[in-house]
Amino acid sequence: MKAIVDCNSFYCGCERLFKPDLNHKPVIVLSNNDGCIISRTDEAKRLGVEMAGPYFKAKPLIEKFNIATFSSNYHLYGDLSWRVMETMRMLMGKNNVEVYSVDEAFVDLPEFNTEKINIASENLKTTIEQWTGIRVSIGVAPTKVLAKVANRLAKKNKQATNCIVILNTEESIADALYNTPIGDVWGIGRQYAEKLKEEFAVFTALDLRNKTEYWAKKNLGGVTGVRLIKELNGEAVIVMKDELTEKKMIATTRMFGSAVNNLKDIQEAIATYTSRAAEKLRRQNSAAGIISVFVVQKEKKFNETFRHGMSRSAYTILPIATSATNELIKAALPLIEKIFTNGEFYKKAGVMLSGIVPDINIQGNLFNPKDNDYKQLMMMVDNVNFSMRDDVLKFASGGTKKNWKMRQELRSPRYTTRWDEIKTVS
DNA sequence: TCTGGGGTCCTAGGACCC
DNA sequence: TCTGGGGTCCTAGGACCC
Repeated sequence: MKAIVDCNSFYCGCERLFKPDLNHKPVIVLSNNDGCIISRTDEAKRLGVEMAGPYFKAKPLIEKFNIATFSSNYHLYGDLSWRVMETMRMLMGKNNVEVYSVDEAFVDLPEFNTEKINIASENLKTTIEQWTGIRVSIGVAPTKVLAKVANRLAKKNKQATNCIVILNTEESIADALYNTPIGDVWGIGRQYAEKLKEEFAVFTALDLRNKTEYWAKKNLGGVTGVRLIKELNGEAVIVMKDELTEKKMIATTRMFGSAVNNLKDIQEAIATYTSRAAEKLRRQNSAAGIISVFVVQKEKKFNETFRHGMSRSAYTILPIATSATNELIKAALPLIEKIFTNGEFYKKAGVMLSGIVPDINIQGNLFNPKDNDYKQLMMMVDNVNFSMRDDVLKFASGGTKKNWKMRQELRSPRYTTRWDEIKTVS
């Protein structure tokens, strides 16, 4: 059996942890740059706050009902996420937990009987809540897709289910599928949902389950669709992934706080993003063979309508795959000059690393002391920055003024990762 | 007269996820 | 004034090979 453990309104839950007066009150968390709403509590949902809706549009509602609003605080969420995952690994065994996202993990459960599954799920839920203060919902079923279905129902009916739904009989599965609209199935996005309803009269997960694999191959994205049908029918084909699989692409991209029109600011931003991307690269002991950068122009008003900002990109194939921040920055900066146009305003930029290979020189190269030096330097930079949970050491090309930095006006303190922001009780 | 069959690798782009 | 960031997987089609 597979379980999916999902934190309830995770980012909001993290904020509430340090502001218990917000319990049972509506709370929302905004995306980077305070652009849109990426987490909301049930109370906020009931007031009509749209998920992923733009902040400025929801502002009247937020003010009217005095909804507590936070900019995202990834230091805090990252740390609490780690605690939740670590708790699961301790209880269920390291190799049975697959972290799927910052607030979700799949857990491989042995073939227990119903009673044992119940006990295990209960125990998992209460322990996570006791140890970390974060509330979770758990869905259990024979496959990942069905576990997702169960989890959705658990979250929808928190009171009745106590946030745990177990689907392990034919009837319970069929019933759950019948109560799941097609657009809420894991793997069915907006496009497919439309198509399924209009062309094939498929309205629920149950309707979809009754389709053939041949049909899915033709109409639902080929092998992806076939997998989905199998999973809905209880055949586990989406396997648990090894925790250690490396990323094949690493990106760091950001909107600017306000539009930027000078080359130097963009280069500073790109240098900073490159540092961040290089850290991610080193964390998985990889090196990148290709670096690409892109910029997006600010949209322009054009006869009363807004025209989408143009996007331009450029890439370089590096002579040798590397994970050294300085080498990557050196490759990235000229690319920006290539795509930058004087006089234009830009709202976003980013760096992408690909052609990712294992960094075979990770131990340092005995015969090339220069290479060794940089590795030790990078390791030191990473260690210092990680232990301080902040960029204490950085490259000068990243700049110090940061005219382009994103807006984060409502961020809470980094309670758990910074001594000077720790919560005080008086 | 008349132009196979099988394969690889790469890129762009679409669809999805949280 | 004003809509995030970071990924994954898959397919189609072109270039190229024997």
